[in-house]
Amino acid sequence: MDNVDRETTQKIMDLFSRFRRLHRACPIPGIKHSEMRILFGVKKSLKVHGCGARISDLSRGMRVTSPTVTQLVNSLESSGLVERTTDPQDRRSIRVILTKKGEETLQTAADAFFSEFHGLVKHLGEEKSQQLIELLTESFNYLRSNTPTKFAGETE
Amino acid sequence: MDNVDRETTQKIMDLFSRFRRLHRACPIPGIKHSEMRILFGVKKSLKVHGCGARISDLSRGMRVTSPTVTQLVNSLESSGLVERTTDPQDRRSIRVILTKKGEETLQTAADAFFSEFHGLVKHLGEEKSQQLIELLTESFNYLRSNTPTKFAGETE
DNA sequence: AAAAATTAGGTAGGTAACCTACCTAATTAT
DNA sequence: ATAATTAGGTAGGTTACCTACCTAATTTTT
Repeated sequence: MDNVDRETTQKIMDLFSRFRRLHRACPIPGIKHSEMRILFGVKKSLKVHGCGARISDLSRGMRVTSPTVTQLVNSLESSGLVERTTDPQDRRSIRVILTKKGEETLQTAADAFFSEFHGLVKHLGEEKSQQLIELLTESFNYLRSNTPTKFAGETE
Repeated sequence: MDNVDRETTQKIMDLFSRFRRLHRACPIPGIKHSEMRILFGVKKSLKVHGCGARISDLSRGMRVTSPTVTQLVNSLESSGLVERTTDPQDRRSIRVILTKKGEETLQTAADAFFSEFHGLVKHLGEEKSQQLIELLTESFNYLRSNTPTKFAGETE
């Protein structure tokens, strides 16, 4: 391993480590980032399948375990942002839907989120943004398949 | 905002979200990732300044608060990986140094860590690795300066 | 030199975002 | 009918942080 290699590796390690800790944003006061992800998931289900999301759907989509989803849905439910409805087809399942307040909150947060990242895309420009997408995807795939690193909820 | 833009932004958001959750590796059983970072910091201080690291040095270097460092150093101390020594120049300060066991543990973990990322660098190749470094750095700088997002321990 | 301010580190207790182990109710397969 | 599977929930734990507040040592100000 030559020195250029060593330095490059060191820099990549450093950047990954910093990016890992880049979050902790609260797009909207009173709502957590992980809850936002649930809201996004429910909305997507509503849009794509025309019905609420099951706990297991959200679990798969977010790559977290179902107890984690249960807790987040509980929290969103007590904030009045989502509702649990029963699935007439399968009484074991529940369908999580957005309340009116949930819809509104999601809209606001999505806009804020989006504009932040859209700012980045504009800043980098189309070409660099595409490059970044490709490089991150490639890195992600490599790390997923070639290291003993445990990935969050890697079950598929 | 056109559709290409929208799609690009969506992808970047997604990738960032996934990368944020890409960690949770325990390089060495019995030692946590955050503790490893302390070990790295102490080693660096020993190498660069020839003396142990102060709590405040580690806090600045890791971009976390000093109580966080205190706890991690406590944990490492009770595992026998580091030791607190008093600074004769300033009796308020302590100097954290590595024990023999700490040196060994660090070496093993550093190798494991390094080879994981070195694998990525080899996989991507020198050119793409450099590109990734540049793009991540640029993105990081942008996000740091242009969003209300709270960054971990951003105090400098 | 005495009082005030600052700095280094520590303690107590909290939070977000996860997890595992285990449980019940409903459905499906044998 | 019984067994297995699936959906969701409960209880309790972990990691990686944080804020508020405290004491002891050092500096600065008067």
